[in-house]
Amino acid sequence: MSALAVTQEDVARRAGVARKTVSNVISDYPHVSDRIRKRVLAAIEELGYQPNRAAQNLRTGRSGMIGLAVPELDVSYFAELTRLVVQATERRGLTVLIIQTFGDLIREHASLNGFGHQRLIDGLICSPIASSGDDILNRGGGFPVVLLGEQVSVAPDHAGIDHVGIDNVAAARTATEHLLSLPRRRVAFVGASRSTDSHMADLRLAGYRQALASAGVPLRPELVFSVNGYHRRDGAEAGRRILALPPEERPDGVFCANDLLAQGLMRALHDTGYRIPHDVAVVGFDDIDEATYSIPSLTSVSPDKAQIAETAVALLLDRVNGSDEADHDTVTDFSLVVRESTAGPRR
Amino acid sequence: MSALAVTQEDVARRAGVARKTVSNVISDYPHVSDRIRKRVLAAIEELGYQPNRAAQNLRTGRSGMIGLAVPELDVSYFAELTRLVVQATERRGLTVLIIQTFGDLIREHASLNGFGHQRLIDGLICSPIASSGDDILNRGGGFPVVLLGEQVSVAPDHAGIDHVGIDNVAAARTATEHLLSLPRRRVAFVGASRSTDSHMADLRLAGYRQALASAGVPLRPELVFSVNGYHRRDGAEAGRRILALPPEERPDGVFCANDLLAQGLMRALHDTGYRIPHDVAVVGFDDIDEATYSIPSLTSVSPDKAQIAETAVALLLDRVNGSDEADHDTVTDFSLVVRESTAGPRR
DNA sequence: GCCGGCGTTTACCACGTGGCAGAGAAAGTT
DNA sequence: AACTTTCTCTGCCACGTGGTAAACGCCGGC
Repeated sequence: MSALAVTQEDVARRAGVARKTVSNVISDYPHVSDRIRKRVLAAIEELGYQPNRAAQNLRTGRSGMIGLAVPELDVSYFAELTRLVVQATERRGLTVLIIQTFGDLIREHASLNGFGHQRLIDGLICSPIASSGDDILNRGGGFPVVLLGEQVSVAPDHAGIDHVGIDNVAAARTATEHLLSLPRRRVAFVGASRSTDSHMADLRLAGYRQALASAGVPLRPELVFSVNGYHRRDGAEAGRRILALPPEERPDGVFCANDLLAQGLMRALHDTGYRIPHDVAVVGFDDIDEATYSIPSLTSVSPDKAQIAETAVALLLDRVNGSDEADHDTVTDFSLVVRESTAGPRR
Repeated sequence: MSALAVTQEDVARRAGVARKTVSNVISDYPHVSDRIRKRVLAAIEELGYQPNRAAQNLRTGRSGMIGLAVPELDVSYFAELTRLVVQATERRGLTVLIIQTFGDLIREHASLNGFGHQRLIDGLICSPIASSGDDILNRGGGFPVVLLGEQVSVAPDHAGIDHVGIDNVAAARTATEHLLSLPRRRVAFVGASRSTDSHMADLRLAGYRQALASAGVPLRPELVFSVNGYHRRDGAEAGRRILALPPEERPDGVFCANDLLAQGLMRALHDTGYRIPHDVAVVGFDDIDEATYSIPSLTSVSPDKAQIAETAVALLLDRVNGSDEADHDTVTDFSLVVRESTAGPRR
């Protein structure tokens, strides 16, 4: 390790110049003669010099890293999004520090505060679950934040926060309307939040309600299923609750708040011999890779993840660089991808 | 941001002591009076002081971060493993920098070299794909490395590299033997490496061969399918190649090198009306969460991921702290989880 | 009452870098 | 030829921290 601790000082000695001249060459200071520049660059090459990021960070106050706080990486949607954010960030020469919050308020708070003001990151892209709008505004990090996903209701006069995401209400309405158009009449919603603080779930439930209302279908509270979480097991559990209903009260269509719930639900229904889509049509949300390959393949709302990632990174870096101080609330595109789980009429 | 740049200096002023005394309190220097310690801790609390990691890093040469280099986060196995590694590391008070290599040699090399000797990380847990043993040994980072997954053949006299993983050959043999015991006789292997440099694929193929040999079943080269990658789409493509065979030559059992291949394969076979396991029994590898919930659920080799993560972190930190200099090659446990995809005899 | 020893607190330095401005040389101007 | 301007290069400083060792004060012992 010591063998490779090449500093600007070493380079300077090798090139026969002052240490500061090496620094000047590196930072593209304009007034450096070509002769010296070449000599320094040659020495850098020969010694394999690489800047010490800790020193740069200490001197400049910038870490060259941005944080990405997501609930869980083993939820495919976040894994796919993370990949895209990392790629977008690396294209711009920065590093991403990935933080898993596990939906835990304390961890979210810690990341919003930049890990206790340790200035590990220059900015944060955050997919909040537990944090309220107030938590986010009262953050102490002092760095720019871009929120992903559901719109958190923040007062407009609080600067420093951008938002990127799709219109969850419209997307959920589209999904539900699709089920109604098959046609299905007993359309359930799986994924209301049992802990009552998931804004995402509220928005998707609102879209579901709007679609029912527009179609003149009465909302049946017994067809709105709450969940403890948004994993396959929670979907399976909801499926078992559906099966506990008297047969004539069971839904013939289900809109799930995300794809994992839908997968678990389909699995539970399948166990009892239910056929999808013949007995129950299912729509998911997120369009993870698995939705294409599952049996049956899953109709799903597909947010434009690449657009989300690209926009979030661009907005954040604009702020980090101070080139844009305005607050942005960017609504990204989505589409409904129709697959086997809603193909065909009720048998 | 400037509002929260609380330094030891600020704390010292507040507590009416020297800056160094604050440092001593923080680093638990024994000879500090209780009176002063309390005063300093109170000041730290009041001002919300948090150490500046850049400065610590610069001074100590330690970043407090370890790297975790995985091919892709949106491959569930790595996402699940990443989660466990992060949790094991955080329990020990360190931070994980997650690096996606995308199986790219250059990126792997960069991470092995600590991002150009920038000393961003104190150690690395690496799941290599493209790198050969030589690449790993010739790394310039100068920090400890723990390799995950397949055993890379490194000369034993090269210190500084630990290895953690299951016995891939034995695991593959177990999986194949299970298929043979159903009984199935035309057992295929899907996942030989087309690029010929995946050591993991070689090992799993070797286990497959051993099982066939032990059972006295001749190896049929036309039943060994190569893939370009290890995603669902590659499994689906292999499935289409299987279906291109004359019906009597098609396998009645398939061992896939990982679960994603198996999912893609099952999907492709399902498209043509094949029943799993009645027509073809399928075994995967990794036991990702999805294997439990897919239709049919997937029999899979289940490496003890928690054990892998825990062991890897423990070994790495032992080296980082200099408390253990010996080379370790830890073989972790695995089991075969039997599910629907191999339940029952050929119809 | 002076001294040695121990417990406690402090001063100084270095880690490697970028901002700032000065020093020296070359070129242009009067 | 002397002066100003421009271009190159350099030295000094600070970022916030931890290691080293010195300074300080208190106590007990002779």
